[in-house]
Amino acid sequence: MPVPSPNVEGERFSVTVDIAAFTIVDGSLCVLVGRRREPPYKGRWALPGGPLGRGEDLEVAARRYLSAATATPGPAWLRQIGAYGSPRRDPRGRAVSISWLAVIGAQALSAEAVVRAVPVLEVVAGRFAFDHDVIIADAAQRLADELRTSNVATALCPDIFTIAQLREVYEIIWQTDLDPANFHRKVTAVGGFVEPTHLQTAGARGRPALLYRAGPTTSLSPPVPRPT
Amino acid sequence: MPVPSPNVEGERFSVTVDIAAFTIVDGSLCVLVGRRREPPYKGRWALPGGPLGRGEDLEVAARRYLSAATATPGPAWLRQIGAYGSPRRDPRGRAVSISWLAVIGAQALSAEAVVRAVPVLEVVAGRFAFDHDVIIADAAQRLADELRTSNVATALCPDIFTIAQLREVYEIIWQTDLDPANFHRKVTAVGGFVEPTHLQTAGARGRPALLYRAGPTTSLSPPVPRPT
DNA sequence: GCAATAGTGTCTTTTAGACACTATTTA
DNA sequence: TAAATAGTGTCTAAAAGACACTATTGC
Repeated sequence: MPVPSPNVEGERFSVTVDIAAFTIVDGSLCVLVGRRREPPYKGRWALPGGPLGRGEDLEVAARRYLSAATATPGPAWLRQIGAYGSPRRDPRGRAVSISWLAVIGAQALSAEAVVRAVPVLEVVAGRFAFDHDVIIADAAQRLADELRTSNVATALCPDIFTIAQLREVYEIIWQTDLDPANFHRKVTAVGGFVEPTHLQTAGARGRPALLYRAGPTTSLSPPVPRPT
Repeated sequence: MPVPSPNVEGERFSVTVDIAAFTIVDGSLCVLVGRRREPPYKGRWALPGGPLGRGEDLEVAARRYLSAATATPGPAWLRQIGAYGSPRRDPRGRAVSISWLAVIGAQALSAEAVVRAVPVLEVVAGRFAFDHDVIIADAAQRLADELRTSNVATALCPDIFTIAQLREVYEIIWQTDLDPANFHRKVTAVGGFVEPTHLQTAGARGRPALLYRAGPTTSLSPPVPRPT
């Protein structure tokens, strides 16, 4: 049933959501991208995303496109990073992208996923549709910032994980080594960040490690210190 | 000259920019608002803003509406805070607001300004058009965060100012007292944040204070510590 | 002189970081 | 046993904060 054009002043825009979704594969931070199947930018890499549905909320749309891209219904850590609306960003006409930073566990990428995970370090400007290279860079920067003060790192770990696994997430994203002893103390001292289970690892080389699960806290205080 | 509707998929949106512009008046943090002159929400308070011009960049539009509201061409500290696009936020139809945090010196509000500066502490939800009360709350929160790591506070001071004036900006926004001695050391130690002039205050009560001007640094390291 | 404000010195407390040391496993 | 990894203890360095103290003004 067609709806009459609403009576709002000003030019009309196409509005899409685009999601820079990160995951860790083989020790590398990767972003999910797919190939565009139609013009413009046909054949180029592009972020998952697309136009908002009728009456659809921004965040709901972002989750919908992300689920479609990964072919899994699972939840994801999601945060809006900004609106991109430069006048010439879409050759078809005026378009605004509401962009999101998302993070998913590596296991959340099913075999039916229509996107590939490409290492962020291999992302080069100019090979992407629209301004998606800029969005990826901004999102990666934001992700590194979020590690300090939010629980985003646990979203990149399995459901239960060791402190060493959590530390590896920080090390990969910050591209630096962290002291295992000090890191252990910091993260276990933040109330509600990680919760100990009564399980341990087994079969690995050294002393078995206690397994933890993500706690209820979304905002870390004090923050996890980032080396300079 | 009318332009044909561009060939982009999806529903068409009204896209506006809205600016939560803060200034300090009589020791209170205030936000600039005007009364709406037409429906919807006629007579309610609303943020400065409006539809993007043809081919106009988001930030350019934000600066244009801000200048129009304050009736001064002066520069302002500006940062995008996010996109608001809930399906029912505009009764006329689907609309997205790209919202900005702005900060201006109190002297930048000329007599011809079409907006009033209302203290943020007097802002109550439900008396504003659209979701502008939410935008104001988010912007105020963001402003408090920005004080730690950006040079935004100098934008709320006169061109030349004392460290005590700068401290008052922090105290007003953080709603807490800061130790004058420690604050002085912190801010003068951040390279490029404030630059000493060779001028001093005179005529006031105590010992004359050195006057400073804003330096070139936009990102403070180390950050100004915020008391818990 | 006194009260007020600017700015420096200095001590204490807290936090970050380096690294020794113990614990517990596999090979 | 040695090598590896988990986790604790402890010392050092840096940062934050409290507050004494000096400097310079108006009254």
